[in-house]
Amino acid sequence: MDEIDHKLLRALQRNSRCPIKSMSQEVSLSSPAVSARIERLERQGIIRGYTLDVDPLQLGHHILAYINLDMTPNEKPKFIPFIASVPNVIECNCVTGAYSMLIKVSYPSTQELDSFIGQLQQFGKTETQIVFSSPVPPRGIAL
Amino acid sequence: MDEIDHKLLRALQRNSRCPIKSMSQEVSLSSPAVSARIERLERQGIIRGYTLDVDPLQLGHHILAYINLDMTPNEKPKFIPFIASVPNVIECNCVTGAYSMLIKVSYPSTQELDSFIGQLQQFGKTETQIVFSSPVPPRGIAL
DNA sequence: GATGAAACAGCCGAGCT
DNA sequence: AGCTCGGCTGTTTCATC
Repeated sequence: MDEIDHKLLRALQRNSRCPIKSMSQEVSLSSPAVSARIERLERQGIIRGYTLDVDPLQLGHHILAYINLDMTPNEKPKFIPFIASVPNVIECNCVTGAYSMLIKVSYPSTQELDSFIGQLQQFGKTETQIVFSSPVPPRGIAL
Repeated sequence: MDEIDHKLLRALQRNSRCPIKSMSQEVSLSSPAVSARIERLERQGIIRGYTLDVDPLQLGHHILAYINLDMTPNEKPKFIPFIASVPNVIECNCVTGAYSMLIKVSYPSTQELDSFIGQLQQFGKTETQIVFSSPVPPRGIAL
């Protein structure tokens, strides 16, 4: 992990479809050298995957929300498979504080969101925060 | 936006470096046809970009946290440029509920996180939730 | 949207430092 | 050992139907 690897990660973070050749001239190396570095980063698990940034609104997902869930620890074995199976769940984190879980979801409308929260309440108390706007839209970690 | 577009989006969401040719045989279309569809999705803004999924831990970012911030509306003009300029901020959302902002950050250690929260407190009261684990790791929206 | 040709990028070898 | 340079294969793109 030297400065060149960092540059390659930054380039791929900006545009993961970026051709190897254009990266190679950015870092003043040959294409095979860059190719080998990227394969190494993939093997090491530093690069976990190449993904897509889509506009949820244009796909009919108008509601983005965070749901806090307070749950007793022995509910967890039932909860985890359930939450992982819901496609609208974007993230689910165990967190410190008054609530045990913080869940990020996206739904077409508040109606579907409400129905999901109804299902969640069998596991514990919930508190929902609906997103109005995102001054800093989701982005990658600092490299 | 027909079923074929959805398949292409799903393929790119799994692996955005996926070659056009392999997608074209998945949807039983020619390469130029797939290429044209993807260009259209980019122009329409449905595809916002191609990005990278990296492992924060392997890059030394051990602490992931959500910070709730309670702020009076007239602080906002000062707050937005500040928050956007902090590279460790992964997301910043205006939300409903007791707190006005929900901020996601990643830091090497709790020390740097604490220092950031110190800066935040000039804008209002904060409440921090540190992430222990992610039963559902961040993923794209359902397509 | 499909086909065929041309340009281009990515991959694998050999030779070099 | 790792990098660079070569040729070869496969992919993307453009013009045409």
